[in-house]
Amino acid sequence: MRELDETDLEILRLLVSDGRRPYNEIADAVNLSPPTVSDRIDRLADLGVIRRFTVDLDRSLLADGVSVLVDLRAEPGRVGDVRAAIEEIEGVEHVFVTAEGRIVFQARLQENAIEPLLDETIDTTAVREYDVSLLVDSTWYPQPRGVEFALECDECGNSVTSEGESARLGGEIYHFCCSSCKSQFEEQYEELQEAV
Amino acid sequence: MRELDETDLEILRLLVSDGRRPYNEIADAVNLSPPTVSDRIDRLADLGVIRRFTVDLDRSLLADGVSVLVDLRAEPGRVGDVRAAIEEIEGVEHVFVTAEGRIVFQARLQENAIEPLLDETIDTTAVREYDVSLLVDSTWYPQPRGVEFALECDECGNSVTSEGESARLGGEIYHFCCSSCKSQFEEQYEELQEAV
DNA sequence: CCTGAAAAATTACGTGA
DNA sequence: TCACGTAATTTTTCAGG
Repeated sequence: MRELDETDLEILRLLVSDGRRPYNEIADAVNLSPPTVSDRIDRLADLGVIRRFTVDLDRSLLADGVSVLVDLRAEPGRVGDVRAAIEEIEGVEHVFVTAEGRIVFQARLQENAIEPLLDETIDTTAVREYDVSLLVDSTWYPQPRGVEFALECDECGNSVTSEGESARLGGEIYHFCCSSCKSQFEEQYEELQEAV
Repeated sequence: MRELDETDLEILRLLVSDGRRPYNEIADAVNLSPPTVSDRIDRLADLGVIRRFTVDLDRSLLADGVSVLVDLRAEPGRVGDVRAAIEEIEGVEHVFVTAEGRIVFQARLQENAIEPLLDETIDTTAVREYDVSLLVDSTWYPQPRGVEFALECDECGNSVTSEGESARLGGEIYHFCCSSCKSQFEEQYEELQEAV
């Protein structure tokens, strides 16, 4: 494995602006061959930097309920629970969790059913207060602009360099600075699984 | 032109979950031939329902500053100005505008430069109050779930049916219920352009 | 990471419902 | 207008170095 370089970021930018851009076009832009571009994209996907290829839809053209922004403050220690409950709600598109335990999410819901739905889905004892606002517009600007790449070893916390390794355990991708951290992590993971 | 049907929505769902899914696979799923799927996707793009093919990135892996959620309340009548200023800020990823003129946006910024940047970029007389929160997590759930299709004529406001027409003016796509609305709109658009 | 060949996917186009 | 089949073209993947 290697750290990401400027070429990877350029590939990401090109894919963000057009996720179906042919590899030979990308290859020309970054002075690589198409197979190499393919390899890099695979690696970016393995690393988890690319979560998925997708389409950006104009949902206002799909009469899909109204778009609302919900702002709520979870009780200390209950943020995870509330967040999980929110994820279960059909129509939720974006969820933001702040460092202070505030959760803001955007969803497309049936207008008359918003409050009952929230009351029903979310444990009210875990939420201090909440506020629902009707949205008139929402836009997404997906251009990545940063340059650096920062990965921390999931075992020891050191930064992951070119000697690092990755592993996929239970659907999640983990990164390690070295093979011993990786094997130690995998061992602990297995023990944990057996205990469950 | 035709209204969207359930097949189109199924195609959209498949593309959302994988934007590079081969058309023959989609074709199998919806019982059409690959060329027909291609035609439908082109039409969805022309209509503006598909804004773009793109990739969903895990930005936390790109050391790209910290992610913040900014919540601000614009002075009445200044929402458009403030919103336009926000769009100019590098690192802004999501912008939400509520019916009451509140603007919430998520951005990835350099930690020490947030307040000065905002003060500098946004006309402070147009903003009543604002609040910046550090984000620990943000997730996007792009599944479209609605069924209906709702388009309003950009000239008269009536709903657009199968007899409708579209036009692309200055990079924007407009929809019309009939050809007379379309030509009237185009006429006005040209006059406006000449005046500028 | 490259080249060159094979495989696969996409698009173009003519035809029919 | 919408969909399809076939063929041509483009894109992606695979081997080997």
